[in-house]
Amino acid sequence: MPRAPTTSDSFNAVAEPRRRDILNFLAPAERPVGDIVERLRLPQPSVSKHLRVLLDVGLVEVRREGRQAFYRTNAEAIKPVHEWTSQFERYWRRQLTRVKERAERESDRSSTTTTQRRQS
Amino acid sequence: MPRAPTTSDSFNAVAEPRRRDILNFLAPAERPVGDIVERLRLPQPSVSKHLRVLLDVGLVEVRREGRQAFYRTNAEAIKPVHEWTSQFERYWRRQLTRVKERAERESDRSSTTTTQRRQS
DNA sequence: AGAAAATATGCCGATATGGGAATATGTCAA
DNA sequence: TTGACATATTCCCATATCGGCATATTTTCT
Repeated sequence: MPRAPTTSDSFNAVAEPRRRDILNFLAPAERPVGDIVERLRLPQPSVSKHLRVLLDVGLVEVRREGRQAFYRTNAEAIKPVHEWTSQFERYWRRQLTRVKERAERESDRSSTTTTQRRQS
Repeated sequence: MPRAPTTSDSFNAVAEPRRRDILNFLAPAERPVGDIVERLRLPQPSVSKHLRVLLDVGLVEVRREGRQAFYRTNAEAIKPVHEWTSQFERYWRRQLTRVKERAERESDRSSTTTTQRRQS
């Protein structure tokens, strides 16, 4: 079996850096496709394809008006990813304090050693 | 060009659900491969392959002891994903309050209507 | 009607994937 | 040394990917 389709969930859709760029750009306000093309300097078909993927997983929504399509990011769809990563917050916090403590212990020890050296 | 390799960054590595399961399992404490196999009910080669990917992107670390390999998740490597998603927190918060406000306005209106109906 | 503008879709090729099964590698113990 | 145990690697296959390019679709304007 190949890798899961990019349209299977937010995790897969968001793995592509260009798609993250698009979501960032569309977060503050809706934009027509042309604006994305101009801003990200990507070929228009490429942008349309990425938007299709994002649309399929619900990461963006469209509002069509005349010949333009205004896309906006649906932040809600990013929540699952955020929540999954949040589980690990406590762990990297703990790891950081451990590292910090160790560093402090070591600097204590080395200053003690230095002191001892100075003393001897 | 095909999709970026799963080993290119945490975003890609974490797109695979089994790998997320492994990271969850290994977060509280290090475990030998056999424990993962038993817990997740996956074929051993499959687990080893997933661990290889996770190792390549720094999402896990190993400690070898005899014929066993103890893996633990390196929560730090999940931080980039967490931070990227955090940017959107304000947006889904805003969207939620908007939805809430609209719901309140609508329930106000309907209760008023009801009241009016009762009155008339 | 016909052309231009904005966006979407189709086809191609190169490539990496994850699963399955078999096998390799490394380590301990009798 | 030989065998059992724990883990890693290899090979094969079916499939979805992204990029590039060409083209289709829809809408608006003259």
